[in-house]
Amino acid sequence: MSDTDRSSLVAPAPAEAAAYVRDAHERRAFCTLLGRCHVAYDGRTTSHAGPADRLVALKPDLTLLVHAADGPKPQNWLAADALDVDVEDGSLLLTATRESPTEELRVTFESIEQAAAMAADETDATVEISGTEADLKERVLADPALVEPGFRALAAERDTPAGPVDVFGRDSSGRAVAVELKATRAGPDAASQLSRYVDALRRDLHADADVRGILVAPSCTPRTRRVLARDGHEFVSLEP
Amino acid sequence: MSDTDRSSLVAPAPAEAAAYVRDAHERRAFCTLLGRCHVAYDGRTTSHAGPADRLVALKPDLTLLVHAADGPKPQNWLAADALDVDVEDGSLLLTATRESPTEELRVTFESIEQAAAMAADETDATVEISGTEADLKERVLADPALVEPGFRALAAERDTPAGPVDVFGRDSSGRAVAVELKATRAGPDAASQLSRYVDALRRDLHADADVRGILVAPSCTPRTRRVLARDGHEFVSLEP
DNA sequence: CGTTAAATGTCGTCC
DNA sequence: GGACGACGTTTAACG
Repeated sequence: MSDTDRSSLVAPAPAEAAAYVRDAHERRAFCTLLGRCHVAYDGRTTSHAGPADRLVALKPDLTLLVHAADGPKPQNWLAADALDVDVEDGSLLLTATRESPTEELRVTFESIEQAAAMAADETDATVEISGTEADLKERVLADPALVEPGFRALAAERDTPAGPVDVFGRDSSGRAVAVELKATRAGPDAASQLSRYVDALRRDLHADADVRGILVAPSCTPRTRRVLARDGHEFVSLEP
Repeated sequence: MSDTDRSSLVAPAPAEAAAYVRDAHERRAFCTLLGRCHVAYDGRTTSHAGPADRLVALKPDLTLLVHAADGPKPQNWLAADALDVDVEDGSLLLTATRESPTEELRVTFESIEQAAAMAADETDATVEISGTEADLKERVLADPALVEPGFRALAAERDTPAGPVDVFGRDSSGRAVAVELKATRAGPDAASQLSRYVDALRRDLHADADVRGILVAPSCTPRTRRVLARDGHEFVSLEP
């Protein structure tokens, strides 16, 4: 890596910044720009944001992110498959594009305070996560009595015409049970999902088969309770 | 702003970087760090990611973002309400914390290639977006015949015990109609939502009132079609 | 502060 | 490549 590569730029001229970003792009490096810019997006929706100080980040995979001062979400972003770096009317202009869906993100800088870049290594640093719905499923399969005494888990991801049921089993009296799992507080969608699965199982297992539905989650909202009650299903509180 | 404030750092020592980040934090500036680090999160779940080259960004509102080389989403993030900047065992350590919910994000740098910062102005640069569900609603209210000839829109966001119906109206023969809008391709949840509203309206308007349900979206998935058919509802294709 | 529904959601997985 | 459901979803609107 040359000395130039290792340097960042302070208050660069647009042409200098353009060369820097192009170089970063070619090296598949991270690149950050801090400065005043305005932003236009056109694709799934259309948006425009006026001039303000922002953080613009270009990632090795051509993801372009535009962050304003507030909030964890970027104001605009694009997982692009092409990037143009130009100087227009004396301003640095980044144009990121993507096909399928057709999208375009344009960032125009009025001024640039800082530019930095770093070539990324090839290390695959996957994130290990625990405490998810998959963990809750493992818990239930390992100890089905957590759902209710006498419950036997017979299958995970059991297929139905309405989609896979998280856990399928039978209660102590032999009745079929569909279990829908949520790792976080459950909303009405979870209850609707459970109803679809139970209906499908009733048809699948044979006419008027007796199928119970149980929603398992740390908690659920009141409206979810009402949907469950309306459809004759139950709720069991369980942490992942 | 002093000369030091305007400078970025190239390959700084941990203590130097720590002072730089603390200063940025105090000035409520954007700050970016490019370097090799590992990351640990504990809160809603627990996660850990081993050493790799990453982009770490600190925003004026104390949002901490950790980006790996791929993908538009940060690998880890935290909308923090406190940040500690320390040097431990010769490494820069950022510890962002939040209460309610209790969360912690720790970033430990093995090496730092670049650090940059920029104080943010106070400009409130809101993003103007069009092509959303709100736009689709305006379209339907302005020209209800887009839903079907003779349709009259009587209310937007009409309240029901199951929540507000996007558009409520009557068809050419006077039958009540609930319209559920989606700006993008609709999935099964949209059909379930519609069913809940129609059921609530039937009870609300009087026993066995005749209420039609129409899902309006650019398109919908096959399973969504089946849910609509099962519940006797309809689909109308319309762009926002 | 809790609940609810939208989102340029994004991401993995399976077909 | 589409469909489907999870996600540390985040965010805005409303009571």
